[in-house]
Amino acid sequence: MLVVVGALRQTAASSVLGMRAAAALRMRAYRSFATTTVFTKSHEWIKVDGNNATVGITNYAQDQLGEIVYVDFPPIGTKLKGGDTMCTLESVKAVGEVYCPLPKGGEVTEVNSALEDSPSQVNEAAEGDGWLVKLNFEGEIQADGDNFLTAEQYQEKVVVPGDLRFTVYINVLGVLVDVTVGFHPTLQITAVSAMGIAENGVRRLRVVLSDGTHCSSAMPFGPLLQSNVQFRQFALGRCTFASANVKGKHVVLLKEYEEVRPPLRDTIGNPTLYRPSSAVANNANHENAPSHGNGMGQQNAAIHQNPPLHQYPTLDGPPQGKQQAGGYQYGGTVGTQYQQQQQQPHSGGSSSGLGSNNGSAASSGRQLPTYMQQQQPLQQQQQNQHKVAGPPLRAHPTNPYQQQPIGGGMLARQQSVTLGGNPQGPSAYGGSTGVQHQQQQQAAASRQQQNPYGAGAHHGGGGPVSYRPVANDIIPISQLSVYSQKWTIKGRVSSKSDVRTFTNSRGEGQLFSIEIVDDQSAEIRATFFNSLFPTSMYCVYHELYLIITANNIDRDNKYKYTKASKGSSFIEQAVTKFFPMIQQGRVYTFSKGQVKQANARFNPGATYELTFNDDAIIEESTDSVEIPRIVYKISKIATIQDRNPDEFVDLCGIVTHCSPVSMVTIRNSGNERARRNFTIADDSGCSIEMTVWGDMAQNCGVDENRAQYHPVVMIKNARIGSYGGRSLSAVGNTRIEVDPDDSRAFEVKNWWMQTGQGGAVQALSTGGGGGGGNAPVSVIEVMRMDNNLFLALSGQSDVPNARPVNTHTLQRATVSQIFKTGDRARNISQELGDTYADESSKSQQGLGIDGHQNQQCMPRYIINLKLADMSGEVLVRAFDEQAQALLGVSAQEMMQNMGEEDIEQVIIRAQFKKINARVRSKKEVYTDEERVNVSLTDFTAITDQNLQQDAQQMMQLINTYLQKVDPNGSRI
DNA sequence: CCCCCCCC
Repeated sequence: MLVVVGALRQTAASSVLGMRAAAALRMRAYRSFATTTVFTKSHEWIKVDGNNATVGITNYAQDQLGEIVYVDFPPIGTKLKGGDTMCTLESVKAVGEVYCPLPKGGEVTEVNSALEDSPSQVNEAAEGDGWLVKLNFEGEIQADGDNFLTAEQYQEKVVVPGDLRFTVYINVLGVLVDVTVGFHPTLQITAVSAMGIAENGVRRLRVVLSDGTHCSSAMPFGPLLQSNVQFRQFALGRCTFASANVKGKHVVLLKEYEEVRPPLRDTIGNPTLYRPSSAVANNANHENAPSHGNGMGQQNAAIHQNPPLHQYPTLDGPPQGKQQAGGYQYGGTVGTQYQQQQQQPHSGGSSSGLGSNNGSAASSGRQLPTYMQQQQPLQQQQQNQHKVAGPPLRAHPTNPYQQQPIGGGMLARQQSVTLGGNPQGPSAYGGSTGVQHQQQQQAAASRQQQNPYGAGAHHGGGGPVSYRPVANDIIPISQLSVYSQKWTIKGRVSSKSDVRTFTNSRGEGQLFSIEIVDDQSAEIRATFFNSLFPTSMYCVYHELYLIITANNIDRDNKYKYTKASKGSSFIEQAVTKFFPMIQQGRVYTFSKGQVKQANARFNPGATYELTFNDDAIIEESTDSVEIPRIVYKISKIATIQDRNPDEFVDLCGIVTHCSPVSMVTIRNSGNERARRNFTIADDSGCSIEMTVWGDMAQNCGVDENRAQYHPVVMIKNARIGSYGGRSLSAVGNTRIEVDPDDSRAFEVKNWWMQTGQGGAVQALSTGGGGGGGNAPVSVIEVMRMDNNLFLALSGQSDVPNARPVNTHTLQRATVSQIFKTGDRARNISQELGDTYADESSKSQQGLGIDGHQNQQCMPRYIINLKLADMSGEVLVRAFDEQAQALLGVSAQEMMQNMGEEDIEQVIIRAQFKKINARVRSKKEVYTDEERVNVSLTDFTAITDQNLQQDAQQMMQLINTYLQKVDPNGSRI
């Protein structure tokens, strides 16, 4: 082979497209070659002229390698043996070694030194001027259909369109088999499932194929989907495969199927599921030794380094000299071999039973062949299973069949495996067999209760893994790990996100996620995916169709198939299937999901998370189990200021303020989103802003009316943001319960009634960027001095794009004036929608690019007011939320329902209020002049009720001050 | 396989 195989892998789309071009080039190139040019399966071409050979790589190979940037040749005169490295090609993607394709080797007589200056010549003319090496050799080279192929053979047999260097994971031979080589095993269909009808009206199927040791599911496609093709369970058939790299996973496609034996009574052997996921992981690392003992048990043990191509089994049979006496041919002859085994005399019993020639039902009292009757303890059986899956060339100390190397075919290892559980129940086999079955089933009962296929499936890998049934054992969520092969959990869906659409390089998809909580209050997140338009797959199927119709290409059909594949069963449909069914708050059993390491960035605090495909089994559970509705890990609000942004937090607090829903235009997307802000305080004496978006803003149970009664909210999975110190926002998995029946809620409510209402709550959200959570407490004059300093220094900030803001807390300031129209500033102005950003303001007013007029605009306040304290006064701007809190009337109400006089009254009432105010000073440039604008971001009114607390707080501040200036002085 | 979570 030419290069590191793994490095040759490309995305399906790029290689397929590249191959089309390569095929076109190749067709041109072939005509220019004399008939003495031959090709190899490893993608070299050899132009033979007497005893001189010019060797290069094929267009296909250069396409796979990518742009070649460096070529390294051997010295002239180097004598190469067959398979020696002949030269090295370094591409932008991989370093590839070209091996000497002449089996008997040769001597380097010339190298293409022009490539040293322009290595990309290999890409441009791989089969011409991009030749690599000339060799002198002995003997004769001619196309033999095996080592050397004609151009046509090469094109047909090796460089099939759609050759993605894929690998079929039917582990017939204990190795990964490359389907670029002829590969037509006879396998048993152990299960067939119809998956409905695709968009194009063609049926969708999944079959499970077994070689007696391993099984794997495969998707029939193309002509096999026609309704006259039958896949009968337990039948044996000759199969050919294709495989596609779909979304990074290998999908085994069944290309051809010819039944060679009618259905048997049962699954032969006790096949274990061959997991593509682990195989892919290993396969991606081709050059490494196979990994053993990593906890995956048998499955990895069966994975081996891909041997070089010439070692691959082919249709022509196993490698010479490897076949066992009494063995069988590879492919097509399994039935015969099967009979041979049956006809062998067996000690201790007659030889008949399963899989007899006519496939008729076993009669009562019939005994199994000895090899199926071995009364091994379960553990021993499993040990044998492990040995079975060992490296193919390793001799088995006791079992002659184990000496069979890769040439061994189906059923080779029956002697070391036992018959799997019987779907019809033990009695179908009668007699002693039934006893054996019962024993097995009892032995396995604690691990698996109703699995009709695998007798010994168990969690944690190693033993036989059944491919269809669900494990009935329910394990705690806490026991799940990435090694869990087969599990069922039971839990309540404590939250369920909306469906979200995403786009990535592979196409567009949808997802939703849920949180599952079990009866031990353990939680895990699970995600479901739909893939909508996986463009790479689209192309793959297109090309695969070409393979199977290689002799009968019909452009229209080809095109149709390509289009139809969009709706085919290869596309994940877990969202479509499960989103409507799964309801928040209900209890389900979940199985056949994948456990993955949680991504700490997005799922902080979690160890694992789950992914469910559309073959997941999820059933609603109605038995009454005590499972909490939502598990809260409540943090006090005060602790949030020390937490990092993007983390999630659960909290329980009082809603102190709540804004109405407003529409916000999202700057990046241009989409409109509803938004609601409210402030939550708890008994840590702190408050924080919470933002809720979209539908949740309407439906979260918190609104401006209810907020007047200061409800308690328990919030799960609030996301911590850094706006204005610390803030919170609701995301997909955030849950909000209002006034829940929970002791923690009552505690917080108590605190609020006793002390919290008093107003001594410290806001973690300052509404400004620069001040953080601990804005200095100032009087107005000090703030003005500070702002002057700030004005002078802020321009020198080294931080790019730092927002020049400065926040202060003003104690006991008086609202001394609220400006009216005609005064020196704008009055209560109604603005349309969300008008903070100029761009969104325009679009809100119908000036956006889409030109459509917004139906509804939310009036918002922007008012100017003066704050005064004993040191001075300052002009402050208050935006909608604060303005409404100050005036007690919403802008909308004022605009729609109030006359001049009423408005006057509102203003009079608001004036001369005493407040503790948080203000944000912002540097702005106004007609070439820098100035500081101050806005009111939060305030607490000082009322008669909280005057006492206010006074105490003030005394504290004074004492703190006195302590500083005179540690031994007296206190108030 | 997502991982965006928005605004002042």
